Amino acid sequence: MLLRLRHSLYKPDVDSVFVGRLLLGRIMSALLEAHDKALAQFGLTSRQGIVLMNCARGEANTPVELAVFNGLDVSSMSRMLDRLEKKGLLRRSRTDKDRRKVTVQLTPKGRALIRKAVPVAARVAVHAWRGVSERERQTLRNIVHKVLGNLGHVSKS
Amino acid sequence: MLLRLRHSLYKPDVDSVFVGRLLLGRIMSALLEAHDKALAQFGLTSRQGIVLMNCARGEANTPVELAVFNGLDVSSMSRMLDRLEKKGLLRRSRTDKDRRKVTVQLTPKGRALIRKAVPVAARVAVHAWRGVSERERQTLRNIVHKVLGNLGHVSKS
DNA sequence: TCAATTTATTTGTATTGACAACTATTGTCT
DNA sequence: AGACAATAGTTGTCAATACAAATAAATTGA
Repeated sequence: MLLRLRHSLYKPDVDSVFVGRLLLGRIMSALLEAHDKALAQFGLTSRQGIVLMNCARGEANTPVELAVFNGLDVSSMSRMLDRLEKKGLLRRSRTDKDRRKVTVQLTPKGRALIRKAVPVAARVAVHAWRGVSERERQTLRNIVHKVLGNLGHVSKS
Repeated sequence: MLLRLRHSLYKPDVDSVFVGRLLLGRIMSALLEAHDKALAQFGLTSRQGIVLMNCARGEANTPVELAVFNGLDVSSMSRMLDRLEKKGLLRRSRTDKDRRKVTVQLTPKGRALIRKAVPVAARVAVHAWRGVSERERQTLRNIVHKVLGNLGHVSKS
C-alpha cells in the first residue's frame, strides 16, 4: 500500500479507489517528467515529441486524427499545433479535396529533430518500464479496458 | 492491444512502452472527466474535491503537506488554494509557532459542501473500478512501484 | 435546389500544472 | 551574535488541457 490514510471517513474499499487514482497520477507525472527532462536538450516537451512522432510515422495527419489518437480534445490539439508550427517544426495547409480539413506536415527541421529525439525518448521509456513483465503489462491493459468500459468509453479493439 | 501502430519505425518492445503511456493517459483523463461531471453540481472540479477532502480528513493542512500528499508542486497547490479560498470554502492563516507556515482550514461552507460531494465522488470511483479484482489492483500497485523506482522516485513504503 | 445538419477547425475563457525567482522565517554553526 | 543554509510560501511565466461558442465547408433530405 503506497499511501496510508489515517482518519477514514469512508469505507476501506472506497479509499482504495481514491488511492488508485493517486497512484495513476503519480506514475503519469513521473513518466512525463522523465521524458520532459530527456527531451529538453531538443527544446521539446514529451507531449510535443509524441505529436511530432505521430506525424513522422503517418499515424495521423489532421488535427482531429491527432486528437483522437492521443485521446485529447481537438481544441487542445489545435493549440499544440500552434506551438509546434511557431517553432517551425510543422506546417498546416488546407486540403483541396475537402477544404474543411487541415493537413499537418513536418518541415525538414521537424523531421530532423524527431529523428534525433525519438531514440532518446525510447531509451527513457524502456528504462522506466524495466522489470515490468509481459504478464503485468497485460494485466494493466485489462484494467484500463475495464475502467474505460465502466465509464462508457469505447476502446478500439 | 488497445492501439495498433501501423508504420513502426522502431522495435515492437519500444512501441509497447509508448502505448503504455497512452493507456495511462486515457484512463487518467477518463477518471478525471467522470469525477468532474459528477461534482459539477457542487461547483467543484475533481481536483478541488480531493483537496477539500484532504483537509476535511486531516490528511494535510498546510500547502506543502497538501502538495506532497497529492504529488504536486507547492506552487500549483498555492494556486489551487487561491481558487478554493476565493470560493469561500477554506481559510488560510499564518501559524503562531512557526510564522513561515500557513494553516489551511475549511470554512463551515466548505465542510458542508464536501460532506455532500464525497459520497457522490465515491460512487463514481467505485463504479469506475468495478470488475477490477483485488489481484489486478495489487498488480497495478506493483507496476507503479517498479516504474517509480526505475525513475528514481522513492515511494513511501 | 436549398435548408438543415454534420464535420473540421479555431478561438475565448478557465483550470491545472511545472519551474524559476523572490520574500520571509527558522535553524545551524562558528 | 551574526553569517549562512534550510524551510515555507507566493508570484511570474508558460505549457497543456477542457468546454463552449463561432466559422466555414460538405453532406443530406425534402
